[in-house]
Amino acid sequence: MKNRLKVLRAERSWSQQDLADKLNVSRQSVNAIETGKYDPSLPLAFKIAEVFDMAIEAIFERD
Amino acid sequence: MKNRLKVLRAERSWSQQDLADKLNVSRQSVNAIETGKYDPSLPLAFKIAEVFDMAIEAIFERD
DNA sequence: CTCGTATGTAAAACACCCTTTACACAATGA
DNA sequence: TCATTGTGTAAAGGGTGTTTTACATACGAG
Repeated sequence: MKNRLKVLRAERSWSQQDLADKLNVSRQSVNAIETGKYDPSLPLAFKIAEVFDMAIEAIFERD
Repeated sequence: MKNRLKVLRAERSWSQQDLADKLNVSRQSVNAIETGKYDPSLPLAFKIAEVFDMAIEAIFERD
């Protein structure tokens, strides 16, 4: 899976910590997802979509 | 998370095994997801959405 | 130069996802 | 009756997701 997290976050001028706080996860989790270390769980993906006010499919993409 | 898997599958008259085959997972995984034992991973959620030709948000719902 | 902020990474620990194998039960049909 | 199919469940094991703590690097502000 690929994701546009880094770009979307930059567009909003949020730090990884800012986003982590909004998602209630650790900064390391945000970093790991952005750098492709692993994919978020489905509940976390939903929360990410909520925070960015976008559909999951608009943020994540199958590769 | 709640999901409409059982209903969607029934609408298509697929057995859990049929769906598992389409998803390339075990029948137990399908059963566990349907019975709410756990949520699928994000990649599997994408595949489920693909198999049913629906958006993830139309199948899964935050609770 | 120094301080604070942002980012990447690592290890250990724990919970969750998914597998295989296996058993149980209900319903259906030969 | 007997075999088959569909579903639910369980245990054990491997792999993944997330946490905490910690260290390193880069960069801009002062």
